[in-house]
Amino acid sequence: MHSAEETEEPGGYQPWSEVTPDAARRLLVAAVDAFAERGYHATTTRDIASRAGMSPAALYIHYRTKEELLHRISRIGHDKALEILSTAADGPGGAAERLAAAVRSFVRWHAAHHTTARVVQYELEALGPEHRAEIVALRRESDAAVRRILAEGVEAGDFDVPDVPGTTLAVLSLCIDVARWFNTAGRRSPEEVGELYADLVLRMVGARQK
Amino acid sequence: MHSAEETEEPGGYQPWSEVTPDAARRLLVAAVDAFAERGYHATTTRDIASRAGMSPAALYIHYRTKEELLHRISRIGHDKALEILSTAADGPGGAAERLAAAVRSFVRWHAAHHTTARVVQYELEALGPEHRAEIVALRRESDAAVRRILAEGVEAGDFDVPDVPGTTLAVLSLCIDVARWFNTAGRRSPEEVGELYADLVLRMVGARQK
DNA sequence: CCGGAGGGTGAGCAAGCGCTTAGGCGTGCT
DNA sequence: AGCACGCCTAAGCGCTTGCTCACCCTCCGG
Repeated sequence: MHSAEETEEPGGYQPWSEVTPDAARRLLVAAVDAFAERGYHATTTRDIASRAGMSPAALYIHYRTKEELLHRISRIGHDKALEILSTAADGPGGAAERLAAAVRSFVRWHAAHHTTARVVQYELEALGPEHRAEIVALRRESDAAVRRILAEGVEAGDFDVPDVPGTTLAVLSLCIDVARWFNTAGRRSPEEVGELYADLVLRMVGARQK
Repeated sequence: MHSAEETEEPGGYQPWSEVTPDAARRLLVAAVDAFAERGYHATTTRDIASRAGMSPAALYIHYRTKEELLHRISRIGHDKALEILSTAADGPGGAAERLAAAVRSFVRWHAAHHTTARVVQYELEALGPEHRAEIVALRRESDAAVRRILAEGVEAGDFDVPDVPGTTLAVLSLCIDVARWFNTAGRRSPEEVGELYADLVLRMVGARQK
């Protein structure tokens, strides 16, 4: 089984561990929940603070603005997403295995942490110009990681992909959009969705059957 | 060539023609632009009115609330999307041809009208409960249309799809997400993206090569 | 020539927003 | 003991928000 969720996270595993002090982390987790539920603009600082069990003013001890809170969430989430993708891209095995591993773990993350992922992937436009630019650069790296696997697979003759940049876009788009629909529909586990999507993507790139 | 866009629409073709009177339509078009650019919650009624060249109060002559404006947009957009899908699903030809036609036209619409599509697909949660329920029902019909094509293709032996509901979800997700990234990236035409995606989807369902 | 209806405006209200300020309370170093 | 420091709160400021209200055009049938 894969555990109930009070806010989102299963049992022992603790993300956001890089955020200190404790009160700052509680505020950040509260903000993730609120942003995911209502969207950035519809969320008030009072709502975030009260979810964290604090007064509205407490937020400004740890963060300068509401936007900085979103930026911190977005930054940490994109770092994690990029780490997942490039770990798989630089892993062992042929292009097909690496692509399947990348999609599997990327999708699994988006499904298991769909609350976080929703904020990370769909609230970009609420960031200020400089913060947005920083995040967009990270996303280009994610794109490059996937494109590299596709290009290598094509060169090795493992894949049949007429349009590498376009297919890269489609693969990432497919994975990212999991955050939008997951758990609003059926009762698939993140692992099942990851498995399904890995298979679908291998078909998209025309991977040779082993 | 496919024409510059002042707000969004190419030359002669006029959507929103079902919206009358004229001032109501201008307000609605202004709202689509504003919602797509900044999101529903970040858009003010003053912004919508001034884009339509009117005073803030004019909005309330034609719509009771800001939410009603979003609902009208969402309703018209979903009607159109469903019409596109079910026309293709009920069209002539085998499952593969109908699936390709559905994806091609559905994606083309999302790309060409990505401004509208963005609002229609990504601002659902800003709707009130009853309005949201109405829209969700329409989306289930879209899902059913695609699922029907897949099921028929599998039965006829044209497709190889282990998980029909899951693959249906993935296909729709892939198409819808076009509205998010289109035109923020490269200079592909809606037709090119539609063609690419139709091919990718045929691969996803393991369609027999003709 | 009039009167009323539909479409529009300027001013503004009550509420809620992001954020600040002045101050309090506990804890650990000197 | 004294006190600086980190963390937190109550109160509230200035502004913007969705929306309303009293009033004014312009057109058109009788």
